[in-house]
Amino acid sequence: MQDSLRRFKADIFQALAHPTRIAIIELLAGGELSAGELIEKLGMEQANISQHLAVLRAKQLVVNRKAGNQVFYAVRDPIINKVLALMRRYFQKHLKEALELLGEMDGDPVVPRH
Amino acid sequence: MQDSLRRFKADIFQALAHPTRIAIIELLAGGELSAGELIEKLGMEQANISQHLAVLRAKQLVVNRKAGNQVFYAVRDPIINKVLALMRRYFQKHLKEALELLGEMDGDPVVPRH
DNA sequence: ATACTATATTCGAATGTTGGAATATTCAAT
DNA sequence: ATTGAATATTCCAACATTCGAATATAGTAT
Repeated sequence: MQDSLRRFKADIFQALAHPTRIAIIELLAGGELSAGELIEKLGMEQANISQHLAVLRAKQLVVNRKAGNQVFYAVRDPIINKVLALMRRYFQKHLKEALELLGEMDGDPVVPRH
Repeated sequence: MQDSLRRFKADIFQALAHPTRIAIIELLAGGELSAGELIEKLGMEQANISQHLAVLRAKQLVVNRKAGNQVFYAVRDPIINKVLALMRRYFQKHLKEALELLGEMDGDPVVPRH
């Protein structure tokens, strides 16, 4: 149980572990949006967004509602928004290190080393 | 900026997206532990834990302190513990669905479909 | 029935992650 | 200097994730 709880949490984090999916969740924090609206606001390929939505659906982070032609998505539980809000605080707190970290990840340091 | 913030968050979630790394963070919530103690408590391969610690270090989720022979690890910022605590609440709230979800992921549904 | 719009799925190549085995490093003790 | 204990790193095969391209499905309107 201890272990399957951890697998569960890991799966949720996995679902959140992509910038596009984070963007989707953050957009949905403002309320329900259709897939089309998400695609438009994100300015990315339709298929790509749809794939990311499928991941979020599979892990039940979002719920969806069909309305005629369209599918409206919403975050299933506001706890997830709280998690992202905490991450925002974390980021602000460690802004400097975070920037360096991002730079290094690109192999392109923000601040040259000594 | 908007986007690199999201990449940053995604990277943190990625670092958390493994049961073993979650277990490590949760063990460290009780305070500093040496790598050896972590290995013992987790009952896994030394190399494996060390690799997971390397991931957590790279994303700066943990800090480490050398003391002679040993290396002591600690969670860098309690915000991360709060994130995991929220996940615990989320899990409890959605326990039933979560179990089914875990089951399906194994290809082994908890409740057979009619 | 046909055509159109919105969304989802499948496929494949590129890329990333994982764990074990083997090896390397670092410090302490003799 | 050598040995031993604690930890880290490298290499590699298996597996998972990502994206775009193409295709499929579902609903609406004609």
